[in-house]
Amino acid sequence: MDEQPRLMHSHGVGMAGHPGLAQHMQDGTAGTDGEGRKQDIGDILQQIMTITDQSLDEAQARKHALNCHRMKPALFNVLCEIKEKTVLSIRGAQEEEPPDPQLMRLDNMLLAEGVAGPEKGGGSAAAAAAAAATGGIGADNSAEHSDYRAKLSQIRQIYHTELEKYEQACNEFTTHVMNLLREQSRTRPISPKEIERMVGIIHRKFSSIQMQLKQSTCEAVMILRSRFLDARRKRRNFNKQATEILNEYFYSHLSNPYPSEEAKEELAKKCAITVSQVSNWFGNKRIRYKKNIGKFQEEANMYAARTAVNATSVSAHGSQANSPSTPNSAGSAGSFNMSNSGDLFMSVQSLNGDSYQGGQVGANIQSQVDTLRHVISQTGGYSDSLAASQMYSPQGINVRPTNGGWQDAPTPSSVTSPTEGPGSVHSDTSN
DNA sequence: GCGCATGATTTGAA
DNA sequence: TTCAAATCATGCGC
Repeated sequence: MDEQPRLMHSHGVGMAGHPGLAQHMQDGTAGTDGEGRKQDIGDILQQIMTITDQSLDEAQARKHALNCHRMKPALFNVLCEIKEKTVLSIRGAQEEEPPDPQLMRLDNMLLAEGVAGPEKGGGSAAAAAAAAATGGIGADNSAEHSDYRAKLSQIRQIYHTELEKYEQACNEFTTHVMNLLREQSRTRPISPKEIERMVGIIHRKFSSIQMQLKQSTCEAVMILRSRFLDARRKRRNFNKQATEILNEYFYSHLSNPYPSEEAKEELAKKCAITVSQVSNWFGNKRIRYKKNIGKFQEEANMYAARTAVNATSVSAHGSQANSPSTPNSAGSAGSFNMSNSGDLFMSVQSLNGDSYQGGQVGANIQSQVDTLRHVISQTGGYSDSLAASQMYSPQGINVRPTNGGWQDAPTPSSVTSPTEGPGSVHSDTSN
């Protein structure tokens, strides 16, 4: 403690280095010698250094005495200048920190996911992107999209609420610290720049908390997204109507169950599924039918009978076997019913023992044979000999040589290729 | 829980 | 790109 006065000199913090102090001392100590001034400063410093050893009352009294000391303002200014210089030189380099790359990544991701940034359209773009990444977007996916959006919006809301809380807390804390420092700056040397630095430190601390918030938000989005994608991957059975529509098409085009793109689209629309789901369905159906025809025989007969009945009723109304209930097969339904009629008739009789129905179907089918022959001769799609000779053939003809595997399989109900009517959308012959 | 049905995915060929 | 074939994974009835 005895060195304090020497310290001031040795650091060159004398009156010459500090005009304020010099001025003050010149003004306030006119007529006193240098020794007296030194003694004053030494006393003050001594009191400051020992203030922590005193009781509260003593310290308060001492503090008051110090505050009222004639040398106090001068000493205060000197200490402020010293502190400012020291702290600036130490912290100067730290203040020009580059932006945290991790924080930037998090910000970018939150922006891309629609959590941060403008709310308009946020999330739907991400949902669409996620959907696009996994294939087509079907009608049944819209519910999942809205679900995804809802959950994303929830995350967004939580994120913004927490962010606001953090900002509010940060502001409150900053204000509090600033007030405290300003208050304390009356009794100890705290420069405005030091307060600024303190504010910066507080902001950095809160930024790190914000980064944690951003990180957990990102994680939540990633989990949601993975769940969303998993949910899309999840298998869900098609509804009964969709399956019936697909089966109807399949069995009415059994000789060549390869729907064209247009047919797939139409089927997809009718079944409220995606085109790729239609493709999947037909792929699975073909392979499974082929593998186990016996198992599917009954189903095949049922659908063929149904189609035949539909076509019959249509033909009874004077239509040219252009059933609207049969997907994508203007003309093909009628022709296919005809082509399958032999097997169909026998199967229905043998399986159900329903002679009335069977007979009815058989009779109707027979009537269609003539109608169809007429249609065939008019369209010229198939030769008479083909239509006549193979109409009841159990083996049928291979109309899809490029996919020869299909007709090679024992397809008891597939007899012939359906006749393409004008405006037909399926591509049996093109395949 | 088990077995079957079935939609989705992957792989390889054309 | 489309398809067949194999496989995976889930739904569903028992």
